Amino acid sequence: MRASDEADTAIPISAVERETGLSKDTLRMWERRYGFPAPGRDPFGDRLYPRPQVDKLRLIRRLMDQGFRPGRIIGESYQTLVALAGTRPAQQAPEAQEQDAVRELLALVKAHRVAELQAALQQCIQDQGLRRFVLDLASPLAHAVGEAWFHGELAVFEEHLFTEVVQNLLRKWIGEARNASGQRPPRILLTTFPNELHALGLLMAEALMTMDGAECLSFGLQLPVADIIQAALAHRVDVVTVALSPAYPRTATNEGLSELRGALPAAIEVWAGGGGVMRLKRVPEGVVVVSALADVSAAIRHWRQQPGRAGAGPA
Amino acid sequence: MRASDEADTAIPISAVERETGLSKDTLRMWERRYGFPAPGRDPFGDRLYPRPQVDKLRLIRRLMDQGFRPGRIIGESYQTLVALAGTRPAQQAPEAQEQDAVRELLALVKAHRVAELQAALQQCIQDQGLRRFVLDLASPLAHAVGEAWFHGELAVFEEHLFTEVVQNLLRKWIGEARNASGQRPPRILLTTFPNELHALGLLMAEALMTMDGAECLSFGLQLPVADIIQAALAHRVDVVTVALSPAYPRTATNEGLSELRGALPAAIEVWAGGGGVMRLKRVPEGVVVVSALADVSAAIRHWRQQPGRAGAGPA
DNA sequence: GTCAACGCCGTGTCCTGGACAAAATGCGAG
DNA sequence: CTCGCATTTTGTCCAGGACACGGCGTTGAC
Repeated sequence: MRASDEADTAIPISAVERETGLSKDTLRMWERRYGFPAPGRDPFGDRLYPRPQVDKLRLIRRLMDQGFRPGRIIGESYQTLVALAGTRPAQQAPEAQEQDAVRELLALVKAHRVAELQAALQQCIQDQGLRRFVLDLASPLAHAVGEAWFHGELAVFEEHLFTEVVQNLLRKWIGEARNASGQRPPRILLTTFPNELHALGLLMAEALMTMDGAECLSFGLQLPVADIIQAALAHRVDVVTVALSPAYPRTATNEGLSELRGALPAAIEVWAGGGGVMRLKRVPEGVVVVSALADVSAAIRHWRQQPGRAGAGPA
Repeated sequence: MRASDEADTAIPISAVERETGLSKDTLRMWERRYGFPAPGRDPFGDRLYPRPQVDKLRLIRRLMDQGFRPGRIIGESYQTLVALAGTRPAQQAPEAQEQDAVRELLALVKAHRVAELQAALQQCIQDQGLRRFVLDLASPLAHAVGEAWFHGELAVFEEHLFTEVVQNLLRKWIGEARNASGQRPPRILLTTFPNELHALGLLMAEALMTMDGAECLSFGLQLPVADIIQAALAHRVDVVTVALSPAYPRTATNEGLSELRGALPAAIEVWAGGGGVMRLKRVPEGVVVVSALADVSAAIRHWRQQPGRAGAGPA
């Protein structure tokens, strides 16, 4: 069964492209330049990648999202790379109290206790309200899940399921909050750029904005810049908010924000939030950075305090 | 401004790949073989596709989904192709009644009347119940929106907003239905393959399954095959359901389904649904095709009638 | 006459190897 | 220490060739 063993773990280039997110061109280029990956060949000369190489490729891909460059790390052993992934930025010292709750919930995610996870989160919302839930629990938990996934402690499917559960809760309670509170300006458009898939950040922002009485219009994920502009004009919004995850390429971020700012009338503000903006050295002129979810309220308050804007009445 | 006009409508090959779903290789091959598309070149020799050619490519892609072969239609004029696309398979003669409702709602989408659209849909769910809402209204409406977008009558952002509104409603009412009805087997895993983004189909299936008392575990979009397998085993599901949109590449569909079926134990059924499966001439052995949303109930009933399966008790 | 097997054609993906733009980095000057 | 410029790094694009795979029509056998 030796041969079948090899066949089982032999992966064609198209599948590797799907699994790693690295284009066929890039895979072939790395092979040419760095000598890795070094796939075998099937009888027709097509590349066949062994499973371990694909694993290493995936790891490299992850490290690149953290800022490493391929040429620097591609020669290192798998072990070294894993160790490299383990060194955390260690920028925040979270408070012990909430950290406990987060750890507990993270354990539920790992143990596949979906129903319990859902119930616990639901309970939290009812106890603390949507705002505190998002700020104190959902946001740190989402970070923790991301970290755990990155360190291989959490499978992809567990992260997907977590996202789905939180998404359901957030959408439900945003609906409630919208009905409960009187909507008033600003009217805010929310979305992300194409290829930007982090749904939770967007929903959490929407939740907080809705709690502050703003009128949110979420267009979901991946709205091309040209369409954001059309939508902002058609729906006469006051603010366009774009959520950016850390993994989103910096150049695309800057390009998109510049284009947005340039094409929209000055009366419409452009807000950028999420982990992706903190990495930027400079944001385009006239774009407001909302660096953390906790700053959303302040941003809205600030908008309302600008002269010529009725805080309560309709436009 | 002539030059800038050209620059505005000049589209690089990577963007065309994204917009049409045709791979770069295929685009270059068609150019070599059929003489179409015939893109211009930028100063560096890179292809620049004029907007009209991209529109025609998208149309061709769409016609291929209906069964046409590229070599046969690629030489026809844009007009001819539009006419060809206009002739619908005419397999269903929709009832005038519901067709009216759909048209009315479509008008709301086009007019940006979000609040009214939301209210109208909400009303429908409450009047007719979730099942009828999905089958009679949401599904045809989603198709109508897709059609309208395809024919350029609807902007991308309008489609996004529509998706978001329906998604909110469906998630909310799925939650209600889950709480209301006693959950019993089968336990069903739902997801889509990577790069498959049609969220509504998945949610509509989940809604119907939940209404039938099944226990749904949705993992959201884009779960890689390897992770689907892990998830199915970890959560001990009875059925794995994969939603496939018509735009999803055929080869990838077949590959993914085969891999799933092969890796999962025989006791776990694999169901494939959505517009993507109807285009397939043959599905891999052992995969159950649920060709339309209306067939979901029958599929579940059939599963429960198999010998050795307690319809009510826990496994 | 019916059905199966075979072979052709249309089609998409993969290959090699070369070129170059754009981003990231590092160096030096102010 | 900061800014600007040169250099390296990196990914995408190009051309043209090859070939596997699936559908369809034709042929041959029963």
